[in-house]
Amino acid sequence: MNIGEAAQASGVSAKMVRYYERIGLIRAATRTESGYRVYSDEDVHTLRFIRRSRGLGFSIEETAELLALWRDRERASADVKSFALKHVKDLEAKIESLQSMCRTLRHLAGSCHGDGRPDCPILDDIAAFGPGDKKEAKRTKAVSTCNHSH
Amino acid sequence: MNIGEAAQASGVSAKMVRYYERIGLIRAATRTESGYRVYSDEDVHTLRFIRRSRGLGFSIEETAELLALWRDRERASADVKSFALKHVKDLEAKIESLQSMCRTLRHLAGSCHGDGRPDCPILDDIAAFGPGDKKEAKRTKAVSTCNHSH
DNA sequence: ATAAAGCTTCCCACCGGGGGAAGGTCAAGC
DNA sequence: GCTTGACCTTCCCCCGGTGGGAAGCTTTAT
Repeated sequence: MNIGEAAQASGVSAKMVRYYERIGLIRAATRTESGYRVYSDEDVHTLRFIRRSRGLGFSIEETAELLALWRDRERASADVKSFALKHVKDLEAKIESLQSMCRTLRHLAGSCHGDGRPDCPILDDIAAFGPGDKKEAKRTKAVSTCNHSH
Repeated sequence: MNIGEAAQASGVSAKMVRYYERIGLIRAATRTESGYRVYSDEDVHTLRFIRRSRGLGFSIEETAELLALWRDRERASADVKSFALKHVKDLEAKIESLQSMCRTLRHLAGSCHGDGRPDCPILDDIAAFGPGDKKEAKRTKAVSTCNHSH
């Protein structure tokens, strides 16, 4: 099977298959005499594994670890489980971060008239000195330093 | 004010300030005779605006649009509001995508013993034939359907 | 005067890819 | 046979954002 077929069968683009080979995520494919890469069903299976892993949000490096676990018939399922749960925690952290942005924006949008007038609490807030700005003190200092002779 | 001070005052690294100038997000700073960039309080304010916008998940391009809206005293607040709400929708889509991954992984982890035995439904699922396989594409739809149906 | 800190530009790296050029190979149709 | 088009190869550049660092100049402090 050529790379195009393997790509279609696995759902991974040919470009990415070459990339995965180049970075060592998959082993170098055997070649025909003319240099074409040749793939087996097992290779396709691996590519599909990678695609699924990526689809679950695992990084390439994490995917490599998952692949190693997958190939290791001696691994303890506890290892896999803890690996998965660690990733769940990472995902939850990202989700919470995005939700925080979302909450803020929804709140701001809620307090914006949304009419033809230019008055806008959204921009006012973004432009405001936030209370979470640790640099506030230093800023004020820098400002006064800058305003006067420096 | 030099770039280092402006960076500290705005919370944007000096590196990023130069980058923002280079890509045209901020206008080129005036220079001293020796070539040092010089920033005013207004510049710092702009940098802080950018930092806040980025912190709310707006891309640099979106941030440029927000900056334009901010500077346009004639804009309608409705424009800002719809812009913000569009971004909220983008964020929600990302959140939903991550939550889908999370649900799947939690479900898989829940069905994994997590003991010393190698048997692991997590890896089994990732290795399963899913969508992307064209030949034998009628296997465990049950598992992924379970993820989907929540 | 000298050393340190800060500034400048320039290049490289990261992740996960996409686009495309230049050139070789294969299979089908005439 | 020969042409054509699809496919393959390597190679390089691009993206978003950010960090690191080298080489060299300027400013400041001692």
